Amino acid sequence: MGAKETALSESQEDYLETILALEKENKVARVKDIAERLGVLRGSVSGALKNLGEKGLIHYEPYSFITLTPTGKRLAGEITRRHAIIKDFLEGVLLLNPEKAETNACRMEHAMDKAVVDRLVQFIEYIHDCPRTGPDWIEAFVNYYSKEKPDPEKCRECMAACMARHGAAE
Amino acid sequence: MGAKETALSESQEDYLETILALEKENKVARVKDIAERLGVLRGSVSGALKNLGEKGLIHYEPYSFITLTPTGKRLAGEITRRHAIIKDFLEGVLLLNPEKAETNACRMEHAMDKAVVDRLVQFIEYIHDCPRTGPDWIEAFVNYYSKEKPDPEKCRECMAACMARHGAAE
DNA sequence: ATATAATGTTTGGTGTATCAAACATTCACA
DNA sequence: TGTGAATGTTTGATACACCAAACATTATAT
Repeated sequence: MGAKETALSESQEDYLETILALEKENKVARVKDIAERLGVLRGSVSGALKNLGEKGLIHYEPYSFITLTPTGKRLAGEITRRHAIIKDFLEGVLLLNPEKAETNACRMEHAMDKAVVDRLVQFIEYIHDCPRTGPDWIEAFVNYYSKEKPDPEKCRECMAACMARHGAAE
Repeated sequence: MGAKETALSESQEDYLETILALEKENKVARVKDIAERLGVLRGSVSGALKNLGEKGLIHYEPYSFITLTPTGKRLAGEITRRHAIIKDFLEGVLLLNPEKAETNACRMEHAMDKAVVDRLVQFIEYIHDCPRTGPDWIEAFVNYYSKEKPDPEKCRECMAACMARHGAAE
């Protein structure tokens, strides 16, 4: 029935992601809201929706509300997940400000495939779970990137604190 | 003179990057080689080159060799740097295989801005410089992502080894 | 020196994505 | 219930990026 696995364009991924978000907020997505979120005119949305409808990713009847098909919902969910993970990494590990993290995540989500995002998730978990790293190690990254060069004294203190925490019993 | 700072498309960035690589290898870039590297037909290259020429990024005269202008060279260098850094992170930190790292870096380089790439560089340096992490910590990530769940025994050993290395003198 | 191969360009067509603006439909309320 | 406002669609245009294939130029090899 619906067309098969033709890779989506970045634009199409953005539409799906936006429709999913609007569905969650308002049960249903409206052309006007999609247009506003994506910063395009309503006319541009109509064309895109017809396309997604033909691909079997949304239920699209002219002048009616828009909802995702199961396939569309699955794809939209994957994209949304990527976005969230990438933003989490940029903000929570690289310690970039939320705006920078958001705008870059918006673009990066189209460029990273599942294997990479999955590995990134594991990496973030590793940082948090490993006794050698953890939240305080991430916090100490601020000292590293904001100074000209590392402060050996601070490094000793940081190392000692870590050892104290994970010395004998855990 | 040359047109000003109109953001480049992904395609245009790919052309610049490829031209720079070919210049380094062969002194000069030829349409045929650009076409091969980018996987497009020669005809597509001609159009793109005319465009880059009008933007003042390459010296382009029909039927003659192609070289980057200073502006073009600067931009191409920035893109190439991004690519290398991202690939380094994917391969050297996330431990993805070189092919996966390469294909993803190719796409990600167009999506990440300078601030993010710069911070990523600092993060990679942080991992290598911080006594709590370093190469062995990266290697231990393999154990983490390839097992169902962390092995507390291994964690203790790993922590002890780290403490031993960075205990008193450094 | 010239035929032929290799390389580069142009032309016409496709598909995507957008805008502006005319047009159609639906909604809300008076 | 009918009318104006809000919303949605269509049309014609632009721009990008590509292909296929005709065409032009340059290089090479004898």
